[in-house]
Amino acid sequence: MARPRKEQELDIPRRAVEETIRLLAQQGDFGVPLTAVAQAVGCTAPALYGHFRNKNALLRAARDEGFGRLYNEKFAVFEQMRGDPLGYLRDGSYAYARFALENPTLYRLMFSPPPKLGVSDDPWSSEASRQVLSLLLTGLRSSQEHGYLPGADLRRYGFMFWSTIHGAVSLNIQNRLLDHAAKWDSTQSVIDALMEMIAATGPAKHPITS
Amino acid sequence: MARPRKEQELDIPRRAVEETIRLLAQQGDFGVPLTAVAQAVGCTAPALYGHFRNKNALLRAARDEGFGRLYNEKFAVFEQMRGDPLGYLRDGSYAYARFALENPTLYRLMFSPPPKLGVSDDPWSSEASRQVLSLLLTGLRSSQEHGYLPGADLRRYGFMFWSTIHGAVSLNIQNRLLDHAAKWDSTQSVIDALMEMIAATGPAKHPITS
DNA sequence: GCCTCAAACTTAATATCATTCAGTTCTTGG
DNA sequence: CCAAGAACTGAATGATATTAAGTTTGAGGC
Repeated sequence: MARPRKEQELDIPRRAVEETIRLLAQQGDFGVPLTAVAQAVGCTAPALYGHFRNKNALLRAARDEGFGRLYNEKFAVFEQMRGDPLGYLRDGSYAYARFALENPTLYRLMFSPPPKLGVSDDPWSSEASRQVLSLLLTGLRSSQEHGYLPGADLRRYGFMFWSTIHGAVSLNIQNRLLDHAAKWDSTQSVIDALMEMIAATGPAKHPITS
Repeated sequence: MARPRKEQELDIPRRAVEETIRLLAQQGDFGVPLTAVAQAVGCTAPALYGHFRNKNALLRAARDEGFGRLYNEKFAVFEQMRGDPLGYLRDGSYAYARFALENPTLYRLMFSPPPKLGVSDDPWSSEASRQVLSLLLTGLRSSQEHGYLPGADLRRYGFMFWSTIHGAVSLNIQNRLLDHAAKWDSTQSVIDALMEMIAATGPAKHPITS
């Protein structure tokens, strides 16, 4: 047997990415053998080379798919929250954190990839993550229009905001001593604290210092 | 030739860790071949197995050494800054960020290690990083005694503080489009913003909102 | 000083992958 | 029905981690 019949066509590119993400999660490590991916897809390892230059290209594709999924989740929240910028910042951050905590290995692939992959990864200019960031910036800009963060440099605040959440999520993912719920609580508490700080800059309701 | 003469003893454990860290930096990747480490040390790959159970154990040792070096740098700042808690928090953070940006691959090994390594990595309870964190907490506690962060839960603030800096450093390390100076500026600006926020909670000098 | 043994290595040997090569079988345009 | 290329497969290659087996050296007992 060599070339498959038309009935049994597999759409290898899509399935390979899908199975790679699944195996990444299952093994908790980037070192997923190509053979394993191929077997999960239902072909042999060399067949993958017809669709991806090499293993790094497959991992890059999985990474891009990860950014796509993250964007979709954040975008869904964004649409639900029109008119409530602070609500969007909060729930969008929750969605981000949930994605990261539920897909820890994929998240690591997205944000701490081995340089070998050859991704450039400027959060401000890269193809994949640009859209995710732009949602955050839109939320911040909208918040500013509602009177929060008066006069703040949004680019700067955006980076800091993202840094805090990314940092919290990364440290929690890393911490094997915590179970899923504890990681979530810890991350959520960071997001809540961040939101309180932003809320405090707005149309005076709460004082910032206790 | 089999066992080396006494004159040419090598202290393989120490040198292996040292060379591993050097090769990690040089290759920018965890995938340093054991053969390369062995060659740099001046022995053969199997010889390393007399001192480390396997490659992961060697990487763990390099990681621990990394935490040791980071602690030393932060501790030096700590001693210079006795009596100036906010100054320590600022310069200690600078030292942390400088370490991370100057040793990006080692930093990634410390904070985003492949789960294969078998490290547990609770920043709050792990052997290696505990001391680094305790310096931060001491700085925060001391700041509180000087009137800053009144009534704040330090454990909580400590985690948030660390998350922000770790996040900023991680994102900047990742960003290949920035040169070293730009990464440093970006990180420093996050640290400065953080310090301003803490300063604003103290013996009223600056208002927090602009 | 000599002998034995464990220590500390070395050189082969093995296993696991990624990647490349050389076919083999469908499909499709003529 | 035929030719050519597409899409795979199975075997071959090469890099590494790890284990096995063999060799030399240093130290303690005599």
